[in-house]
Amino acid sequence: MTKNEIAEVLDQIATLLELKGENPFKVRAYSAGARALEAIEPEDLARLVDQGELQSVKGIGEALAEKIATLHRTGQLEFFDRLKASVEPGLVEMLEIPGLGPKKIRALHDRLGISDIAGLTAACREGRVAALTGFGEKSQQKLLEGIANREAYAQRHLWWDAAAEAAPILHGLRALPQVQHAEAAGSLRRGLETVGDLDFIVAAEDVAPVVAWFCAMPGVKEVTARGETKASVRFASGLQADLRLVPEDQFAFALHHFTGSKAHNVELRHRAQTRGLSLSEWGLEPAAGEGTVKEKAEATSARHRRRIKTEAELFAALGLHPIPPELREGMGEIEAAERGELPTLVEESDLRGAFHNHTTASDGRSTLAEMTAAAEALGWEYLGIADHSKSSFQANGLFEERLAAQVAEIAALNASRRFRCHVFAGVECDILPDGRLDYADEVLATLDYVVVSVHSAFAQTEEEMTRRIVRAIEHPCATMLGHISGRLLLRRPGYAFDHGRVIDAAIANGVAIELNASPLRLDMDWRHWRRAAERGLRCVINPDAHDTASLQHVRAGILAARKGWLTREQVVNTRPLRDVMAGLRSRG
DNA sequence: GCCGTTTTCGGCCCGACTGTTTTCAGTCG
Repeated sequence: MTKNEIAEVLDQIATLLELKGENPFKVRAYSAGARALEAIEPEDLARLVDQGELQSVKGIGEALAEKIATLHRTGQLEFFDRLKASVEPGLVEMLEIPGLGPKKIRALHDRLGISDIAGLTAACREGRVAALTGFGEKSQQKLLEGIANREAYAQRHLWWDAAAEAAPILHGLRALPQVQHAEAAGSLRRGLETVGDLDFIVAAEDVAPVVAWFCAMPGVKEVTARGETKASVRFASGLQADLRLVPEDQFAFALHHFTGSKAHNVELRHRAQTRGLSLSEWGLEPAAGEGTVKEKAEATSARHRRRIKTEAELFAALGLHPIPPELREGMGEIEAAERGELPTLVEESDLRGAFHNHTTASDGRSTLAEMTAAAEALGWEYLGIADHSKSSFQANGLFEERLAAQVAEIAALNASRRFRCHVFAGVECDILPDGRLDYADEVLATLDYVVVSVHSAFAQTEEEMTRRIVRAIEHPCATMLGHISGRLLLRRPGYAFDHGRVIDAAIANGVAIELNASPLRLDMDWRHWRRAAERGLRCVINPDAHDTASLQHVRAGILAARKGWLTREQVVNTRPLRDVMAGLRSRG
């Protein structure tokens, strides 16, 4: 096992011990051990294990050293397996309900025999939870709300997760000899932040083998429909996937139709109608007129079908420039396509770096060198490190001395020329509840840039929160605003604040706003970007990476930026290193 | 379970908020 896989096991052990009511300091020791493990260089792990020197790492003692060594060598740990078997899985799931922690879950389990969410729901409905000491009417109500939200949210999936499930399916479909074309459609293709189900459009001559393959994919839990033109399956994750089979000459129409959005399709059909045409998932045909010359209509239809092989040709037949899937939300894209005013959208290959990334110095899971190597492997010219500031205790935020040490470490790394990728020294500085920043000005002045973010006091009024963020933006050291709303997709809405006033302040002060590309955030929301950028707001697409793998989250950020009509010019981190170096200091 | 110019036992990172209490426990970031 790799060090981060082992760290994951240690974290799971901590969660399970917590649920069992173990000594909280023992629990913390496992979590701390996981963090300590992540902070070492991967090549050092093998050496430390082989030479029996794991205990030289602070936070790893005799017991953890043995477990880590076992996991590293065998990938197995009997202690972990036994522990896992001894805790009902429903209890772990209950941790996802807001307001429920290990203590309360234990109380519910020990005193009411509740071992999963279904049992909890029943107990709440019967009023048994409110009767428990430590709980009350209000808690009971909140639990029911939390469960209901969870169920409502569970019907959708993060784009990132859906994309990960879709990729091998699409790959598999395309590899089938019967398949002429295959494409994923729906909100996944439009790059929406959450996805309801997966849609695959396939053109094939011989459909039976395709359907058979689709229904027999690994991970399929249930086949809910199986026919000649359509099949539906459900995976263990709850995600549903639909397969639609069409003849090759209908492929472009079906792909467009099932990509949507509904609003876009309605508008486009309307446009077709005004031109005497009828657009559907089957084709583009002359509108059914007064029963005149049916043959002529059919001939025209056949001609259209022959001619239209791609979506671009479909748009052209309606007098439009091609509209990228991300823009098809019925938000003015058809008018823009008519006038030839669609933007040239930013692309993943335009990115040359990113600024909001963490390391093991705070709550990241990869070291500075690992992160830099990963950025370089992505072809980036620069990587910004912005670990948490001191007020984020929970995230191991950096006090001034540790921040200074990190600045020095980054300077040394750059000077060593070990990587071509340049590292910028920044910080993700907490915006304190009154809008002050978490470090003194002279500390902030030692950095290349400062990301300012809200991590506390989410319950402030809209006015308080707006004033707080604006004050932070007006600070002369602020370079960019992190995850503007604090939302977590499918988990919790953002805090209340006035987007307009914050955007105005950012423009006025030359501060960029982040498009946090974490698939769980995608914040600021794409719906705000078009107008804000037109007014001069600059965007930074930041992965908020806590390990090397999540640097790739910029992919989700690029999609969100494209949905926000952003061009390369409007995104700061498409600029080359030289420009960025000059720009960071002068705010722009 | 880890750690030690508090050193082999007895501590172990903070502070706000909420809902439960009648002085605090649990959760969250």
